[in-house]
Amino acid sequence: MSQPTPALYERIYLVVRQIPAGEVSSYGDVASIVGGGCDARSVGYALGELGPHAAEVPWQRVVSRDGTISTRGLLQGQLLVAEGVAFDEQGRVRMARHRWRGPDPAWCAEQRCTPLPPRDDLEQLGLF
DNA sequence: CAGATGACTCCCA
DNA sequence: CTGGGAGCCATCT
Repeated sequence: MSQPTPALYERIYLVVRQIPAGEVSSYGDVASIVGGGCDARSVGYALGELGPHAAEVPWQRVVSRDGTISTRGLLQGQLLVAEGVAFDEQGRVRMARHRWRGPDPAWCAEQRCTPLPPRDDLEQLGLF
């Protein structure tokens, strides 16, 4: 089954677009969902290539695995706060509370992507 | 094909 | 917390 792979980046944007407001995901998680040899770095690069498409893709909901924001402009944090995302004293997103669990299973089957790899360690952390 | 670049992640000191 | 290094991948010259 060879898929045309729409530049792959398009696929990344598609997944990011599924992240609901008030929740966040990490580059690695998005990469795993997209699959097809996608990597956490690729996701970051793809988002960097957004440019004019930034208005259609909630790129601000994608942060590093620790909940830290890599972008220089703190606009990302502002947008997340406006969506109701909570930050801790260190300016990191509370992943244990806002981490996106992945897209809908039906949507996933349609896009031929991975539901989401096993990663409950963050959920078990007593960050509450 | 090789080299350079880039919003990542993990490991060690 | 800070610093450095390695591994991974897509895209452009």
